[in-house]
Amino acid sequence: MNLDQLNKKQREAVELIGGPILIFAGAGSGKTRVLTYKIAHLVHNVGLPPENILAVTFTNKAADEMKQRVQELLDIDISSMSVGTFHSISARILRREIHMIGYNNDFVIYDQGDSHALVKGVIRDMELDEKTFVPKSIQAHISKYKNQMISPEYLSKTINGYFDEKLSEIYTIYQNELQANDALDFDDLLLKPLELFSEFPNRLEFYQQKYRYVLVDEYQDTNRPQFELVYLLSKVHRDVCVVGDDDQSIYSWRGADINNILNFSESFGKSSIIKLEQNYRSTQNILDCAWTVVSRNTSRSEKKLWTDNNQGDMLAIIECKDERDESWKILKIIQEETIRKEYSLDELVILYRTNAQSRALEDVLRREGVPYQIIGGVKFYERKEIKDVIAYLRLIVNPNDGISFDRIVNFPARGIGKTTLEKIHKIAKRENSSYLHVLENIDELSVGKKQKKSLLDFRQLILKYQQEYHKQDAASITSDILLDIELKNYYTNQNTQDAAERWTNVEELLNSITDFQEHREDSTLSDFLEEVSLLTDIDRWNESDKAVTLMTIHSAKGLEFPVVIVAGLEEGLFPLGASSFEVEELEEERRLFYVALTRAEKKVYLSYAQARRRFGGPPIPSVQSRFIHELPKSLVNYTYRQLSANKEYHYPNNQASNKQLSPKSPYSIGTQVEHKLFGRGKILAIEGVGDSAKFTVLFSGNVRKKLISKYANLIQIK
DNA sequence: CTTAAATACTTTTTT
DNA sequence: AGTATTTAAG
Repeated sequence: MNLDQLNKKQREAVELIGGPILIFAGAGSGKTRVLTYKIAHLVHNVGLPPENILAVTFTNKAADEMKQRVQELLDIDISSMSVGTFHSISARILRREIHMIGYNNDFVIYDQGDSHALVKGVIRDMELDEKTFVPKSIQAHISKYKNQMISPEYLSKTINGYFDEKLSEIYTIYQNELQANDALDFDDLLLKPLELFSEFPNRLEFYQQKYRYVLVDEYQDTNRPQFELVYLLSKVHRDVCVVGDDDQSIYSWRGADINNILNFSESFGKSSIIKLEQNYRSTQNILDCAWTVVSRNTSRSEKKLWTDNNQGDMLAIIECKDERDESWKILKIIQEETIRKEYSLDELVILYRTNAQSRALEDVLRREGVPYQIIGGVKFYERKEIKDVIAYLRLIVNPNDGISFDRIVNFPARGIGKTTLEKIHKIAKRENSSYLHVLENIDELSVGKKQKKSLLDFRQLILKYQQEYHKQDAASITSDILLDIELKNYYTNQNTQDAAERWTNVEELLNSITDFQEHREDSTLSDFLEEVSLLTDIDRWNESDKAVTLMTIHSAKGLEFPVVIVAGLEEGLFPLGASSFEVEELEEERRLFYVALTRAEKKVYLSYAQARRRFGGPPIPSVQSRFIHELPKSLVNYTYRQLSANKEYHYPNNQASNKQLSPKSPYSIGTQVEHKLFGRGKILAIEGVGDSAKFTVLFSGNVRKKLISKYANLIQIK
């Protein structure tokens, strides 16, 4: 295999085998390349079978890409190799093994929302004051304990005062409920394998032998359970290679411990350390700026990236009046970079600290017809209508899933209200059975005649599919259910734009199920449900779409773009809130800024507003972020575009520029179209691009509809 | 029990 | 401003 494409250090990192290896890989130093070559080297030159390699990445998308790149380097099939996130690898292990520790192998995965609902239910059952025991905050506490591997039993021994006592009680019950529901939350996904390994050492041995070589990417962002997993799996053979950069550690709020990387040698014993410090991504200026800022941090291992790339442009600072003005100026930059200069839309990214910032930007981009893609915020699979349908599927696969039961027992409305539901809960608790099971002895339930019938029908419906779902494929089951519950009618009868959109989303879900089936042979309904729970927005991101990307800096980790625009560089927003007061938190914000800058290959724009609205209130004056002041003055252009804000506000709705920006689409704002159902209309707005683009169309009779390009089948009228 | 209207709450960041 | 949750009316 040809290793000529690597520099000396990279090559060393690839060829070094034996014993623990820590690779400090600075931003843009080619760590993905090193990892892929190392895996290929292990298979091709060392002769290690692919099924004996475990590679852990930060996102599913990164996993897919890595697997694909390795495959391109080799001529043998590597599909048996385990590549994935900690969560997906763990889920895969547990699907086979979790019955050993008292769960059903068909367990469901509860996302944040589900687990929130469960916590809330527990607090209600205990009749605690929801002002003192705020479900969200309790949930955060529990998650934190889990990340620190503090069990309910252990916590109950260390309590101190009323709040702690109740908190510990909630935690205990929450955990019991999860088990009763055959459900795991995200944290459990990491903890349960550890539990399994400690109770059944032979299972650990099995995986230690299976995963002969362990590689971990983004190691600086691993938490305690993740560390334990890596440690246990590689304890015997000690063939483990981790890659990371302490300067890019940005997940401590999720329990990630920067000491995992800083103390690697102490934990894993005698190990080799390699530093990759040549950057291939950014210009000298960007690198110098990034380094100047991050080197203010005290807790970091000293290193400095260098590059052969040229000096490049200075960083540009954009001063704006408020967030609206900011959006217009950013739009202006986008148009300059795409129309006059050499960049295409997909080479630009707008980064921000909080998802909420996307709204103002989105408004302007949509109005001006600039194709864009937003990553994050309300995710597709977290939409109400999607979760509702998925709850049906979940309950069919796992009848013990109480959260899903509660969600759909009265959706669409069947006449089952709060009181009826409470009765079911009570009996389930008394008999220690699932909600669905309670319906078997319906006579014990003192409910009205109408309720009784609905409940029996509901039970019958779920039962029917429980028997069916092994025989049929996921897509046809789903569409059958939709017919059975008459969901389409439910939405169309509402006759609102909102409901119509919800139905299109449901159709899109059906589509993605079909997609999933086609891509994965022999996949079951439960496989799909697992995929859905672990999928993130970034995994759905199509980077080749000709559109500007908008996302948080956290989501941008590991990505690169020729032009990066960072919005909202104001004290209190970035660095966010009170982070400015605690040294450790401020340092994490600074690392986040470092990550933002080092995403850029050629150009960086930094914008801030002099006033910003929060929660739709009045604009509140704000000041430039300290991070701007921390940049070296000589490398920054402060005077860039000091245009009067007023002029920028009245940006003409220029159709010529729309055309240029999205040459592929025959549709632009103002296009006359015809729809087979709604008749003639005119496009008012376009969101997104390609098949998934959404058109807002004004039809005759002042009827406004929001349609997805793929399904709308609009005909252009000349 | 259902629907509509009123009110409360949201903004860290995500697997 | 937008969404979720609670309350009041039917």
